[in-house]
Amino acid sequence: MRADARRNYDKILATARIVFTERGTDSSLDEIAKRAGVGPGTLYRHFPTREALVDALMQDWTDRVSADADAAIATGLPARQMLLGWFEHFIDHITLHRGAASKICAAMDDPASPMYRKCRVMSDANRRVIDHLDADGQLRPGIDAANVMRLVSGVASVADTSHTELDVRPMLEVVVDGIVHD
Amino acid sequence: MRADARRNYDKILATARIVFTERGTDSSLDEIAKRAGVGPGTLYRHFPTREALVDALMQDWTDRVSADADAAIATGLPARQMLLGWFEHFIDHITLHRGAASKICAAMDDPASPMYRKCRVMSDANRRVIDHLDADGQLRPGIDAANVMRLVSGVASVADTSHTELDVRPMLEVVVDGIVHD
DNA sequence: GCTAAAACGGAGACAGTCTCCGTATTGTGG
DNA sequence: CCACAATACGGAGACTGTCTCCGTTTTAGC
Repeated sequence: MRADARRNYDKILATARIVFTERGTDSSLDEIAKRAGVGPGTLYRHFPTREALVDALMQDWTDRVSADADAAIATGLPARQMLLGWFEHFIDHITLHRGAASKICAAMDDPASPMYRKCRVMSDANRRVIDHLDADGQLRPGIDAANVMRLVSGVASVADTSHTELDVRPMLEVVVDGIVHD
Repeated sequence: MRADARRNYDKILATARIVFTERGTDSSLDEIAKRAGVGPGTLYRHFPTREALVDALMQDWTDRVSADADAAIATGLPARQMLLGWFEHFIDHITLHRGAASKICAAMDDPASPMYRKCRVMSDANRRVIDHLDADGQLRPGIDAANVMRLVSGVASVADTSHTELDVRPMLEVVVDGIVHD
């Protein structure tokens, strides 16, 4: 990659991080280009779609989410607390930029999406937590990690979409009660 | 309301129902106007926002959803089956037009939305089911009907957003297990 | 029929997406 | 160190969708 290309790539990414945080992941891409001091053509060459841009920004998250999952397992807490903590961390991360949660929901089951691979990393992180507890006999029989991921992403999406500041805790408690063994 | 106004109003609504079913609730409004044989101005005079149009189409649903809730209660089935049946019916209705579910999620906690009143009707329907079972002692203590509604709408939204045909049943089972008494 | 009120519709302003291609920048072999 | 491919830039502009304004048409009551 040429030096100027790398420079612009980084500049666009840094600007996108700011704008997406300020105004959500549906902000105008041309405006991001303008604020980054590049032409729209340059932005679209580096990131052909909005999803590709969101995907590039997600890199940090997937690392942190993955680490969070392992940290949750390491606590050795009972299933209820472990899951609640893990889910809350997960939701905190994916709702960092408004609109991201629902994009992740959509990408999760769409291998054609540029974000699919990142979603898999997060799904795998979740699977580790679920498998760990399942092996321990702490979960109801027949719990499918993929469905748990979808459910929790759904909660994130609802919280993110809602115009009021919504507390996700009560919803997560229902989900957790539906997962853990009686 | 003048005769021509009524005529156009109905024509727009009928067309929107077709187009929203074919291509989802994010279809071009100008195209709906064109296919209805009216000018864009006419469409926007009757329905100032896309939400207002979706709202008008939802009228049927709210009635049916309300009836479904009462029908579910009337079955007298145990909580698990009653809730599963009710939730599935509810989701079937609100995912009739692609994109509607997430709009409903957003409107549910936004009194400023034109759809807010319709959402309330559906929330009330859900509350009847929940209250009925709760009075019967079949639910865990502290279950909040509003959160149940958000959770189930979230499941609907996930299913609707997903690019694959997603079976909502397993997710609903988790939710139901989280609601009903051990 | 006449008239005022109500409603129509489409031209066009505006905003966002995305592309094409002439111009500029880079780095490499001589 | 410089010439020249290869690579990347950027902005004009095509395109699509939203939404408004206002001259024209339709309606309903007298």
